[in-house]
Amino acid sequence: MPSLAETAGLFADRTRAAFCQALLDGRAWTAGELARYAGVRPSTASEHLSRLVAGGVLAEERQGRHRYVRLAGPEAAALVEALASYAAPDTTAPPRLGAATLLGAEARARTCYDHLAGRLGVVLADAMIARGLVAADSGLAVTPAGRAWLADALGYEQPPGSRRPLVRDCLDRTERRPHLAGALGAALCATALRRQWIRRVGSGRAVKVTPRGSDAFHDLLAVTV
Amino acid sequence: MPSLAETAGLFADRTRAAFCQALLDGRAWTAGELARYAGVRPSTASEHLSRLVAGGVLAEERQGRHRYVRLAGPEAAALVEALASYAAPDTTAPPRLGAATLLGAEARARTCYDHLAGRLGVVLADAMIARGLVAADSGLAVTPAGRAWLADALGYEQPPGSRRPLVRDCLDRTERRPHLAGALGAALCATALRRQWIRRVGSGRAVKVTPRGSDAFHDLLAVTV
DNA sequence: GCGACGGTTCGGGCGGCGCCGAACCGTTCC
DNA sequence: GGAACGGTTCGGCGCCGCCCGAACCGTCGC
Repeated sequence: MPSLAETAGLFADRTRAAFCQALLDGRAWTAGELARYAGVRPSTASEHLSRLVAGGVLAEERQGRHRYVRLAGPEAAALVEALASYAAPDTTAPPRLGAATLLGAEARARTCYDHLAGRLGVVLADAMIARGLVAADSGLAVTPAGRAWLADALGYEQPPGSRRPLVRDCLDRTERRPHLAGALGAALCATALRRQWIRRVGSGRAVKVTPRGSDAFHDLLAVTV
Repeated sequence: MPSLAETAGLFADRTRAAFCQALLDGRAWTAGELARYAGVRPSTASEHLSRLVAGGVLAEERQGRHRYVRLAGPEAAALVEALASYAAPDTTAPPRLGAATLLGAEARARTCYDHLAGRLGVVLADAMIARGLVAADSGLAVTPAGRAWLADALGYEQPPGSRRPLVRDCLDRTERRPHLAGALGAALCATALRRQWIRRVGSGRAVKVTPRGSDAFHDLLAVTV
């Protein structure tokens, strides 16, 4: 039973925090990728990763000479998001121009742990609220119509006894407005990838809406993306 | 704009974490009280407090020779709760017997930041869900009936444009089940104190239901406490 | 005024943590 | 087999953070 201080300590280091934020894209990274990303030596990264895994924040999977690592679960991702959004409340500063092109792609559509973010994520969230699938008057909640839509459009049913909230809001880094996380957000993202409504581009978390996806989003939610 | 690591660093120390958890009772403590509570010298406590205040986690109020300090707001309290509940997922271990009497009072009814917790908090949450004032099927949400109840029984109306969720679940430390936080929880607790449905006992966060409160909870929610 | 008290500031000691380079291990590829 | 590569382990180094005691300041009570 770790203490609050020990748990916070896991994130209280520049390098470990950078790892966790990189892993918010929901994918598994190798140790070397993370080391380069954070600008530290492989040996340093290795020790940090061991510590995060021991602390239960990350899960690892060894394949050959590679060590793949990802966030341990939605709870861990939610905690990282909570810390990040508390740390940077509403930085209205525009992103630096040097990374404009990559940021452009990520600003349009990307994954955020296991759900969709960027302009796409916010537009979909707005559409679901506007169509009465999600109620946003007090926190967020899935309406009966939304539950039917989930089953009908995505083939998703909430597992009985699930502790995970069906929907949760997650502050969008680029749009500065909430998009949809929780089981609904995860199901939507997973379905979109599986049915090729979206496709990953580049090696980052950016995604692109395919023509098929454009049709699907239009049919299901009456949005043009 | 602090980084995630800097923010986490505020909580990554035994003493500062103890301060924050003590302040979860929602009241203002003096620097000396916190120093004794955490078992450090006043000089040490003073520096920690300055750091937490500078980091925006705590708010301070100077009165004469006293420095009163409290959690800066519901967001800060929610972050502390998130870290604490992630750190101690579900310790089923029974509390140690030495502190049984105090724990007994606190287990029955206490405050948790700005809302009610303990057996009382959980019973009230269950009652509000059972009576359809709060829907618990996907996350938590206040129903239209609940909104009317809030206005009628507590005289509370949600301020327009409020960012704070009307209701939020908060894992109860002693009951290991959720009770109600958010604006609803805060309004209920504030009203209960104002109308003397409950009274603080001792110097901790324990509260006691008054006879008047017993009647009120029975009339409003049909619960006997 | 004077003493008691709460709180702050400053200097110093100490331990821990994060970083690296070097050596090493297992896998993969030629 | 040998070389390249990803990852780990181990010393060692330097810094930062936590803690204390001592001195000091402002407030409160007598």
